[in-house]
Amino acid sequence: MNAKDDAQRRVLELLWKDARRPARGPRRGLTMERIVAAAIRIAETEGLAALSMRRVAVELGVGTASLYTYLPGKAELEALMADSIGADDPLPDDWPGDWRAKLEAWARNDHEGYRKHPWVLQLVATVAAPGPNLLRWMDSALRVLEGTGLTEAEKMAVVESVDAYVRGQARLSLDTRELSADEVRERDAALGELVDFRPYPALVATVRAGVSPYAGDQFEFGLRLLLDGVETLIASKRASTS
Amino acid sequence: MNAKDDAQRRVLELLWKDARRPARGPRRGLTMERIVAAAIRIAETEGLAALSMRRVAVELGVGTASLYTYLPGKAELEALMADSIGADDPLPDDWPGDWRAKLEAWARNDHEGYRKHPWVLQLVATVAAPGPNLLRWMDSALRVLEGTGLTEAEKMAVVESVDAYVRGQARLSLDTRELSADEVRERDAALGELVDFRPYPALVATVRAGVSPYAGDQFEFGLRLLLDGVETLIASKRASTS
DNA sequence: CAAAAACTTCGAACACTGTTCGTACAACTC
DNA sequence: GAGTTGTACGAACAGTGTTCGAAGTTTTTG
Repeated sequence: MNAKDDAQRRVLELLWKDARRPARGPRRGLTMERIVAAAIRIAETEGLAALSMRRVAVELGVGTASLYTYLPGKAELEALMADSIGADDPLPDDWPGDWRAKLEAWARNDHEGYRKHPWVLQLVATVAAPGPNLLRWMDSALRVLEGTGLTEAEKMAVVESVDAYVRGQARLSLDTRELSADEVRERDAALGELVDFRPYPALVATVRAGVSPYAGDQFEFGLRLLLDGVETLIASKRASTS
Repeated sequence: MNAKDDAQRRVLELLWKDARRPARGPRRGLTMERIVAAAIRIAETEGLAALSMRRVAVELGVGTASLYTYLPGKAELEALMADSIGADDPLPDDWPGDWRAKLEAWARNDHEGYRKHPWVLQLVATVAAPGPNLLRWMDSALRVLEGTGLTEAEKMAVVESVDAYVRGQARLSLDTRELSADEVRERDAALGELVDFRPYPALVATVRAGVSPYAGDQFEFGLRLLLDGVETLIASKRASTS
């Protein structure tokens, strides 16, 4: 599949090479940065569904077709958007404290980031074509675990597991968060009318105890569980080598 | 927002009420089940991007507009698709063994399910409007943790955390899994040409050790960490009450 | 038994989408 | 100044979800 290879390569070049101005031809009116910034602004304020090439062009005051002289297509724009978020956030290893404090801090920070910028979770691909920010982040995240006695493979596994957990929680709570409190009430009222709950006694017992499913307030709890697991692993490693 | 409330209600009615044939009018040529099955078949074989109302109509041999007499729109179709997957899978509490064996089994089963049916992860909403299958699943998952001494809130938190982790891992590995081995090689070759890796020493060290980032092979590792955390919690609960 | 009511079907159209093509224009090199 | 190379972008194409209205089908009513 040569076409796909080429597309792959083009994205990477866009992510890593900064465009040098060619010898001939008129001056370019736009920059990559401005295009990506405009696209993010739209996704942020109007949602990812409202992001279209035409809309971006309007935002920048240019014709739609002009964008295609900067970018091969919308997929590439999204790849650039994905890499550019979190560029201003502190890196994992820059947080204070020991490895656990750092892991906790960046997990919380990322989780908060995904809640504030939910469109990132809706992008189709976010790690397929790694950009500068992803590599910087990954490098820093691995450094957090230096000196813990974990092997390289274990470090990577820990980083990816926490990352997966953070994204997963953010994704789950996104569904519910898009509904207002009133809408949740309305939904539950409708459910009460439509559904016979007798087949779900365990669920009813939990809800009766005041717990609502997928409310998006379970992040800290699961994070502690996961980090407890990491701590156990590190402790056992230390015990066996000393 | 009355419109959104109405939409919400309509989805729930579609999920829970089975359509009764109205008094007058010609017999209906299709059923909800057939429509949803056709849509899933398309998503499965051609990907979610290929799923269009027109494509579904062709698959069923009807006119496109006819679908709208069964469904208000595509969003509702996707909600029905989301709820219908996993209908044939074993329920969490039906797996053999103790709570840990059961948690492990359904986590693995779901993870495998998401890898086989990646389109589920790309649907915009999957838990906002709960259908029969989601509630059955949730009820069974909560039952797994009965007799562990956990509070209702803790049970829900454990279930959601594991669910979040499973989905997060599946989502991360999806990006990489869409690339073939050749494409990954091609990508890494392109990266090697384009990127100066000196700013990322920790990452380089890990990759040199034979570990590749986001390869999608870290699921078991993180699951163990998470369940170790749950086990610690349950043990501490038991110790304090006895 | 015919007429009316209620419902289903679906071709055509509308407003959108991403993307391509061809033309008009601008800035540099020779 | 001529030629080359690249930019800008209006217009068009094929696709999308959805709506409308006319035509057809079944059941109930008068």
